[in-house]
Amino acid sequence: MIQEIARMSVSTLIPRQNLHDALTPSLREMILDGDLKPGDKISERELCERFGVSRTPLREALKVLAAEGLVQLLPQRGAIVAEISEDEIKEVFPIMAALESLAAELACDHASDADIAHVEALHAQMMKAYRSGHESTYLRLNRLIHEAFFELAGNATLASMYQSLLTRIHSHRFIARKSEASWKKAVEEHEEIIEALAARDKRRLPRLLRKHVTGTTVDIAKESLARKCKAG
Amino acid sequence: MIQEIARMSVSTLIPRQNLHDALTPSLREMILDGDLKPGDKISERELCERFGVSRTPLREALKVLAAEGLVQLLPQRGAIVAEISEDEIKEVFPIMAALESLAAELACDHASDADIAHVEALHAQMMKAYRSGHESTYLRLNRLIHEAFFELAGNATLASMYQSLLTRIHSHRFIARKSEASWKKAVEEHEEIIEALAARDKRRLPRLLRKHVTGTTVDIAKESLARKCKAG
DNA sequence: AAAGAGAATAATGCATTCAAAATACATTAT
DNA sequence: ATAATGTATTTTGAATGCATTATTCTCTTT
Repeated sequence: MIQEIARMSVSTLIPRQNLHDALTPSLREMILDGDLKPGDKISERELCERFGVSRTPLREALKVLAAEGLVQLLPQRGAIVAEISEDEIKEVFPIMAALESLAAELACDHASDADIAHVEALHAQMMKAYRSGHESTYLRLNRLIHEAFFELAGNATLASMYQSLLTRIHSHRFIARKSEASWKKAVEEHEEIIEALAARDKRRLPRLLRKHVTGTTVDIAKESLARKCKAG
Repeated sequence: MIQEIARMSVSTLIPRQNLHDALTPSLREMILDGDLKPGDKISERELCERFGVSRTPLREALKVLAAEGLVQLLPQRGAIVAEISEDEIKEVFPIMAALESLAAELACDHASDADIAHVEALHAQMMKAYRSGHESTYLRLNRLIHEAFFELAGNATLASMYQSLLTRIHSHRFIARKSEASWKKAVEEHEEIIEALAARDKRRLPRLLRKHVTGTTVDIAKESLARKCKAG
């Protein structure tokens, strides 16, 4: 009876969540925030104490994160935070470019005028941040704009695949410090992109986005390499 | 000590597998083979008895399959085989087209002459199957050719993403019966595709593949719709 | 002192157990 | 007879316990 009533309106549903479902996002955030670093051994005991749960739900959460590629399960040896190699990163970049390009194309058809105006507003804010040199604000808005294309595309599967890739390479994108030159280039490309979006130019926009994403990611790979050489 | 040695070479690693890791593929196959149909409730008890394991590893396997999108976990109510809606299918198709298009482009750079010859051989076999009307053989070779592009691309991440999408829509592709006209069209497109691959035409090949995949998938969506109307 | 063997300790994998919730069933009241 | 309530059974979620495997520590030997 109560269930019947509850079924009638979503708002009356008591939000019930399993322990492992609650655990998974918490653990994911710990990794994404850097509390746990790539290669770190994940001690079941320690985390159990920290979260105040038994090993069963924790292990289930670890299984889920392993499926996402965020942790690695070594048989009989426990779990470690997954390390992503340079090679894997290099594999991911062209895929992200292809997905964003597709998102842009779909967005041309699917986005409302209001949607486009919203992205233009974000872009304006981003330009302001660029001109005044607020890098962290710039990066945040830049990320929002890229994510906006996926929302505008109206394809939840596509958006979630992008998000999943972004998670996998979390430590390597939107964080890398750009050189002045590459930053300027990226900004100029953004100008063109917004223009093409406003015109709903289905031929030009995907091309621009693909080139843009490929360009920025290549820059990142270069700088990552440079850091490595300097360190070594 | 033994572990130290094992760490030195992958080949010396004793292939030890956890129960849940062994369970996951078995369960996946049960779903893919249709032993368990979309919407079916998955009885933990029944499966435990069938595999002769306790609930713990089984539930871990279910968690993994849920992350893959193959089963759905309903809180406090157990698991069911995930049902994929028409809408979700429609979302997946353009993504597959984009991924295959990218794979084709990468393949132009990465594939050796021998690789290309191998695909050509598969294509020749497929054409033979087409001309003699062996549909199941045709479909199998068709699938192999599509998968080959991903292998030739030399991008493991891309290949696994494609595989994962393929798994999700398993019941809706490479199975759908084609009409004579759409089959003929698909075959003609394949001819062009193999030609462009042989020429390593990086501009033409991706375009052809994208059009081909989009075309066949649209056909499938149409036929699926037709079936539904007929049934309803 | 360094290397290796062996024991002690800890951690993992799985089964079992316990508690809570859902479903099925029977009983009662209208 | 039907609907509603209360009870029993089943099922799920999580904790605990046990056996096996890995790791660490110590002690011996060279």
